[in-house]
Amino acid sequence: MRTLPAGTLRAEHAGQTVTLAGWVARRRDHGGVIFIDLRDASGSAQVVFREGEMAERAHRLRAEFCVQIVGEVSRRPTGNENPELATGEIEVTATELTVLSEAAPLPFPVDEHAEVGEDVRLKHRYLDLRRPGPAAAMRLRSAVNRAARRVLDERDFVEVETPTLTRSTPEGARDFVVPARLRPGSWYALPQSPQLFKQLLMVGGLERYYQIARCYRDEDFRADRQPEFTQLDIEMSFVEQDDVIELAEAVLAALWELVGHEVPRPIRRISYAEAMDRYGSDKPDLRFDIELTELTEYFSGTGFRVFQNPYVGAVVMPGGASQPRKQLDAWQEWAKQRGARGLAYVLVDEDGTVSEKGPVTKNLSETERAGLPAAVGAQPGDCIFFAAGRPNEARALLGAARGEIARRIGAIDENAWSFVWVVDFPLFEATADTEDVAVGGGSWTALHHAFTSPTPDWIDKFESDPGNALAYAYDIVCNGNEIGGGSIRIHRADVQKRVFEIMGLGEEEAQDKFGFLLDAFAYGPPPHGGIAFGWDRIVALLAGVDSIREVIAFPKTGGGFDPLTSAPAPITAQQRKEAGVDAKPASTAG
RNA sequence: GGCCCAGUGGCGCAGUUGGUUAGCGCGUCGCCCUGUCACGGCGAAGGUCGCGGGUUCGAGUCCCGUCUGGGUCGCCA
Repeated sequence: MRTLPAGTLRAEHAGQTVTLAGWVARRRDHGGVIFIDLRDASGSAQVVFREGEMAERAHRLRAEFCVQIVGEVSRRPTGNENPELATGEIEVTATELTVLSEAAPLPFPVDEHAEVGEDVRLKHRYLDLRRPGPAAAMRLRSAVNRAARRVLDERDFVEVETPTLTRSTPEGARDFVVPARLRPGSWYALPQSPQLFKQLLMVGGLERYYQIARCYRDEDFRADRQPEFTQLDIEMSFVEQDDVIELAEAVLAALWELVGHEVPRPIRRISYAEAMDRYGSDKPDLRFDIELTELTEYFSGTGFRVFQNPYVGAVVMPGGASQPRKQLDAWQEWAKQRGARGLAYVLVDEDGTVSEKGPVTKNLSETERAGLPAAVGAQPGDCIFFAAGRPNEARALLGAARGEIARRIGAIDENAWSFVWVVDFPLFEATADTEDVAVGGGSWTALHHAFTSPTPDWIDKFESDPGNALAYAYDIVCNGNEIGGGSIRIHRADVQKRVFEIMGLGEEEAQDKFGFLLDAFAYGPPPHGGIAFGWDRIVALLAGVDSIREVIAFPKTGGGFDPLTSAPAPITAQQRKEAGVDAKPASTAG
């Protein structure tokens, strides 16, 4: 239907007769001469219709008509070249025009310059995808998939598809469920991740597995979330943490190469404890070097009640002392929005001493005031923010403040890429830490998941100090986004049993929840571990867009609604009956 | 689930302390135009101001409720 793509035409094609096919991107009608920008996937080229019947027919063309034209490529008349366009040196003078299909008036302009609301774009996503930005995002995603597959293929990985109709297992999130017509009252669940299956594949001896896997979680949606999303899921046998990390770095390097960035390898690593301590986050953004200072010791003898807490910390806002009162009040609101009582602060005067201004200063002793700027590394004109309370919460607040400070003072280089591995996560989390009310006995829960192995140091003694035991787990963080995470799994039945015990999970209960996996592990499971990458977020980062919706072909809105198909939608009474949605289960389980 | 913001011709937006005829740009339709490239000129059509209630002589504007979308915290690996 065409001899070559319109966007590839160059001066060297001058003199050739070509057939082009594509869409009418723009029409400039001068009466006797009509210009059409013919767009196809490769780009666009200017087609000229002159006089007579050709001009007459071109006059009736409208935006987004699908057309085929035959014409001769020629250099544009001197002075009429357009250096802004790749095809700006040439034009095609049409001798034949076929309208392949007409287009109704558009719901929004298919134009890279037009600002269009997201709802309209998604409702007519097929038109949106004709625009250069969205089209490029789809192509980038394809290239990202291809690059990852190439790396994994070179290393003898096996791409395996795992079920999307499976059994509900107690992972973290709520399951999407699907009624089973042939077993009324029983339901499939859509997998939250292929976690259990990939471990079974290791028992199955595949040794190296990967999958670009769709995952489903029925949670409330946020900017970064879709009810269905994609992971690059990887699992390997006979490996340790360093092996998985090395492979993951090879994958990441191949991906960022697509945008011309060389990922420095090895990527630096910091421990979870250090990340929380210095940055107040388990996914620190290291594009800027603001750090937290712990002041618990410094204020150990303080008379200021607010600072009489298990943890006191501070973060410095360079130049923050010149913020107007209104701005400082806004920080309080900001902190309250995050569930904190507020954000204490003091200002450092130009002479380097702590200012009288602000509600905190008067509560500090002379000694406390005098040593403070040096203790937190504050310069004249800076603002020092404090948080006090339980370590996790206070650090999280300071960590969030750290990010907000960086944004406000413009400390973030938007073109920078900062990768870091966060390692040595705690194996368990005290349930008392997450709840307001402490619960008795067996009050530990897995931070990652129940099959994460303790590190070699802890594997024989984690019971002795569950709160400090370390997990053989790792997260990869890019610019403050957790873009992947994984762990070395437990493959020894005795270790698994001991972990369940600490979590207060009895044998019967464990069998009930994870029976099929534990059964499999009775037959010589290999040591194994893996990682899963948040594919949507990675592609969004590479594409330079804020929302993962931009890199998903047909995304859903916040309410889990698809504006294009209007799913979810009611079903007929007949469908409902057949599906067995209303069947009463014979016995109520779990 | 909490909080914040938005909803006005097809699209993007404006609309003052409540005041009579709801504007602007783009697009659409018609006519004109032989060198434009986000062409230009003239003219025209097109609006239940998200929805429901209330206050008022009078509501796009104020109040209450509700729906939808976006953001954020909770939740979520």
